[in-house]
Amino acid sequence: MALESDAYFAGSDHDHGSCVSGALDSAASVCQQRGVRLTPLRRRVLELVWQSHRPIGAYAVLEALQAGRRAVAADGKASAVAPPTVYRALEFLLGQRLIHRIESLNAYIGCIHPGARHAAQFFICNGCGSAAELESRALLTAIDSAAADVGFVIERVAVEVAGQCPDCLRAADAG
Amino acid sequence: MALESDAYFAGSDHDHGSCVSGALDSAASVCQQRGVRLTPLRRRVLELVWQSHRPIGAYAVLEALQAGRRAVAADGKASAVAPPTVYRALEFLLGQRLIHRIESLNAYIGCIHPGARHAAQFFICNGCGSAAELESRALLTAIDSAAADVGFVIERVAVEVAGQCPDCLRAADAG
DNA sequence: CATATTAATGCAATATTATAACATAACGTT
DNA sequence: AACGTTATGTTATAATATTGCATTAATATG
Repeated sequence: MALESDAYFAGSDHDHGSCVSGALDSAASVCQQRGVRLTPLRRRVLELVWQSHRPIGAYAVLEALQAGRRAVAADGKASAVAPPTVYRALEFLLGQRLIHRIESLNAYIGCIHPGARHAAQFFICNGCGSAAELESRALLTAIDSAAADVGFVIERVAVEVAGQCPDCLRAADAG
Repeated sequence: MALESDAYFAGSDHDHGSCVSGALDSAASVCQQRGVRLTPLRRRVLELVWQSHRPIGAYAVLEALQAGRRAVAADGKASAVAPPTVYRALEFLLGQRLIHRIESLNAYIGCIHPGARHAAQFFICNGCGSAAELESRALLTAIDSAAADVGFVIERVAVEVAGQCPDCLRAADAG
């Protein structure tokens, strides 16, 4: 039960800074244990995805990366970051299950169970663009049982439920 | 129970011609009842989507449309079909719930419950590219209940389960 | 029937998302 | 240092999707 109510939306109160740094710490330890490299670039991309705290597109990550480099270079001459750089980092993070891809938005979001193999389940708000990951056991069971019925072997699950989050509903009522 | 086992894959036996023409007939009657126009173009696009009988991309539909026109014109001078033509037809068909969009493939497939408001649930085979729509009541219930828990109002549901279909599993065993 | 109105399609340009192919640099081992 | 491996840089291009406006077709109205 508790798990089912864990989903929270971007509007909800929480300490965002510690939430991001916590995610980065988890990621570091997951990568260490697996013997894969969370390079500065990959770490930075993961940080950007988490900072957004709502699904962020690859090209938005790209812009943020470039902004960062310009700031460091300060002479406006820093070489531009190209799409493959971002896509490769995202691919790595997806592979290590540190982020999810929201297919219906072509966008990415931090995973709340870093490194764990689990079905991606999201509520996506059409009002404010936020997305909340949930983990409904009943949902998984239903999918597993349907798959067993037809003899289908599951490799990846994407559940994307679009609608209105509580905050946007309240706002609509008030307005 | 019966419903849960209804999913079938492209490899399965069925009368494809009548399956397509049945879909077109249903679509015509749905549109008639709603007072919307299933124009020749829209009908043709729906037909192409159904004929493929697996998820088909917008540009594949485009090519098929163009091939058809060239055949009719026979002089190779028929004006090319442009992307918006296809996207608009697909949008119409989606709006009338005559097709589904598979987000994880950027592709479209005929809907087995034409016109009905229902959650899209698919098994998608990574082996052969076929997709089977299912309708698990348990799955819907789980999603509804999770939404109720957090106060989320559902507008659209996409469940996309990727893996290996029974046919491809058998083939892999045999090989 | 004529014409006003709306809906659908044609068409050109362009935006957005993603990948391929090859070059260079960083890292880890011996 | 020399080597193999992994990661990143760089250029070009592929694949998917939309905007804006012109034209045509269907429907409605006097």
